Amino acid sequence: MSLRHGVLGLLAHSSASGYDLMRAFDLSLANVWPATQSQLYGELGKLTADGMIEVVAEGPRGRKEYAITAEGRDELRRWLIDVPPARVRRSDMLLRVFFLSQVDPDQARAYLRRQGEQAERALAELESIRGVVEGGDDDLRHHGRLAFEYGLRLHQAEAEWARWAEQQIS
Amino acid sequence: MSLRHGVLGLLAHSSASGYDLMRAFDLSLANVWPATQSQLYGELGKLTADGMIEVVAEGPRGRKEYAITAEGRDELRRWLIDVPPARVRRSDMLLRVFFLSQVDPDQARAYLRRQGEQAERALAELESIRGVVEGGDDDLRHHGRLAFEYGLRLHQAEAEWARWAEQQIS
DNA sequence: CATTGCATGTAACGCGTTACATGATTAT
DNA sequence: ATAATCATGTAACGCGTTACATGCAATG
Repeated sequence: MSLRHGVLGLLAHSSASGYDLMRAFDLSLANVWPATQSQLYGELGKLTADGMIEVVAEGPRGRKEYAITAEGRDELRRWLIDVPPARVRRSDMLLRVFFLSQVDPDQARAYLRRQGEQAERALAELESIRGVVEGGDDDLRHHGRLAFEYGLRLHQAEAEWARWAEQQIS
Repeated sequence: MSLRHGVLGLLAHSSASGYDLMRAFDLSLANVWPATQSQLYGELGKLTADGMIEVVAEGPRGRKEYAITAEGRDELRRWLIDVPPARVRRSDMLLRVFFLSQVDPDQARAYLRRQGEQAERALAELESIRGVVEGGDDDLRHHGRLAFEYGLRLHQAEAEWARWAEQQIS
């Protein structure tokens, strides 16, 4: 149920339309909690029905601007503080590692090398947008920096692991 | 579509019943690709219909022993080598980080501290089962060690990040 | 006037979770 | 006997993805 809280979190920061939220998800939350347009509009309907958000203005082209309600804020805080994050994360990358004995050692090593390169690419990509993240200092971006740093460290560790793992294969 | 490949991977290692697979998922794949009993039995049906696996023996209590077919092996290898792993991983833990400005700095720091402790607990738990993982040397367990090491490094990095992030808050 | 961008929505399908439902065999 | 374990399945519901469908408004 986290798409709901992603929407509440963004609206707690500032009111927005479905379209605005869509871009916000693509820009800032894409690597953490991706959402499709279709899913968003659906959730906006449910959140409105539940009284967590409300339409505060209508603009051109049928634009509806949503704002978070007091109830919505309560729910957001409850989720932040009382609900423990999920511990398990699925990884089809690691699932493949378990079954690597099903292919030649050469292919297995190639697989791990590719994963290492992939991690380094992700790392480089993050470094390249460091400026954007460190630019503004609204509080969304401020905390975004923490998530950014997480990404850096994670991909770093992943790249090192992949290099190590490649050497472990026969 | 990775549950399918998890099943194929386990059956490539050795034939088993749905019940056996269930335990294998809980024991070795729980942290990488969890599956429920219900999902498993459903997938076994689909895999059989698709000719990827077949019933090779029937035992007491309606037990059906499944084995992977040649087609199944082909599909498993194709998935291992040709299908690139998903790049995005959802994390409601990080999603919360984005919205931490919605609670008091004290609560925000407490959140990060809890996540750090959680990572350390996970780390300790992994260390405690090191013996089990390093024990046998069938190839499933051999490659399991690689995934195990990944977990160690990941949780290590996560714990360090959480300590760092906690200090970043005002 | 034509293109791009803004803007909202619906439908179909598959995967994952929870709960329900049943029954045979083995061990104590 | 009775409890634990082995063993298989179904049903309901929600979330996520892809594709479809439509139309207004601003920019050049």
